[in-house]
Amino acid sequence: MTGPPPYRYEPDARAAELAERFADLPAQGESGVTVTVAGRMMLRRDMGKLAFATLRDSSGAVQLFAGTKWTDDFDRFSHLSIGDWIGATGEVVRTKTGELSVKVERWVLLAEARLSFGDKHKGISDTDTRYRQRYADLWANEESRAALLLRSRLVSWTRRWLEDRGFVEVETPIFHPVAGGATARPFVTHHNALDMDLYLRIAPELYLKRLVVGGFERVFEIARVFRNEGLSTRHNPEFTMLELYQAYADYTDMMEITESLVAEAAQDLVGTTELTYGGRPLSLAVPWKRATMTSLIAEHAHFSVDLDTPLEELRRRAESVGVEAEPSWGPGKILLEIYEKTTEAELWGPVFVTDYPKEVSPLARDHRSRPGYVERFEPIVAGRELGNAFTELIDPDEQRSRFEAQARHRAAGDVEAMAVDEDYLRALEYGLPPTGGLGIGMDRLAMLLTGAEAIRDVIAFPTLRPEPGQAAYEASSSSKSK
RNA sequence: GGGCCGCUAGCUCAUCCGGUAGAGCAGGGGACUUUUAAUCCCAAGGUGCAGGGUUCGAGACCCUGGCGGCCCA
Repeated sequence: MTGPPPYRYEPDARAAELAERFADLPAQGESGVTVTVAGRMMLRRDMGKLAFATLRDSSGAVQLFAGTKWTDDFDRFSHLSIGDWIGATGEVVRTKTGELSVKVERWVLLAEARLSFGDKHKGISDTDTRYRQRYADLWANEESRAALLLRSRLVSWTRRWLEDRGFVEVETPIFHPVAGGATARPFVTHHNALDMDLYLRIAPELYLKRLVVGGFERVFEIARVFRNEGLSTRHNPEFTMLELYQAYADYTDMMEITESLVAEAAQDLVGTTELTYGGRPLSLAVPWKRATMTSLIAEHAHFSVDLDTPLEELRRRAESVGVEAEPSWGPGKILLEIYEKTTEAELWGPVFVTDYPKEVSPLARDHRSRPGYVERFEPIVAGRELGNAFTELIDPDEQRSRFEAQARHRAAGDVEAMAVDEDYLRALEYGLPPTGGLGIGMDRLAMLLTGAEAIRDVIAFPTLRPEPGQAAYEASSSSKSK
């Protein structure tokens, strides 16, 4: 080092722009144009009195071409480490072998890479290291960069798409005094001044519907939600849900929104609705198949059950497919478990699984023609639920009795059951118009579009157990006070 | 929670039947005026996840624990 790095630097070109702008420059051509580029040096080929380096910035890569005759401080340039950030100024040329290059006249070290970015061509492949040291993974592995970039584009694309359709983006609380809107275990935290426990939201649903009561006829939130459950290829305890609500709409409108949003996102972001996922073709083209849960069970489990099936037979059927029905389960819960066990994972192409039992759907409105069922669907893609939607339950009395049924499950030990949310009931008393609501798992959608098989691949910093030696909260706060 | 697999140099991996640890890349030194994972030469680099056991001798075999992956619940 000949001194500290500069406080600011002003590159005037990026790698991808150069490639485009000088596409016609012939081999050994000199453009006469001087540019300044900056980025990380990813490879170096050292030839004695010449040196070539691959400089990568956020747009792509360009070669740097240095030589004793024209490059300042050549000896130090030819000893840069892989991973060092540098800025370089020089003429844009194309070498004898046809590589577009910046012929370095002046250059500056912007930051030193003291740690290695891994094997030059194999990168870092240890999954644990990749997730823990994402900053290194992103440089070492192209797919990591591509996946996070596509996720970013998906989120902003979704925002635009919804705004173009009259939806208003809102932000609702993350701290909930009552965790509701989904069946899941919440994380608990504590507010000292109020001396009360608060829950990190498991869904924004109940607040978004309050906003519909308040007159926001079309709202959405791209909401980070938190569920206190295990980690898996498909689950991260914090993840991102798109939820939207549309007044005067029902669940069939939500199906149309779902299929067109997903198909258009694929078309615009990947360039096609015909994807490959896990080695299997997957067509997201509209329209998507629609089928009731009970008809799908009949198709995949090879027996017919529904809510009229005698409870004893339902239990026998459940047992025959390996579901251990608990005594507290009613027919609706047993039906759902049979569906999840025998059918869900078998559904590949997109399909709207419709008409869920009321017992397991405390926020959805009674089906207009099938007693015991509600107007609800889950879009299933590649054997996984991509979302959840219903014609919203708007009747405050019915909602109260649904909540009370949930509270009974809770009292019986179901830690995922909902609690009674009195303020939400009060909001319904003011009148929620007929409304369709939809939730889509943005992480799962990003997985489909990127082909990622692990949710961690589309989350920049997935939840991990802390490394040994990384100070825990208490340890670090006590060491600060020393 | 259960089953299987893995943990060896900064990274990617070897080490066959138990005999005292190797290579490529990175990093260091050197050669080289058109390279593309440049090439070539030299030197350095290890608490073999941790602890216990078996053995004359353990990275390897056995047990316990930790961490990770995959599958299942």
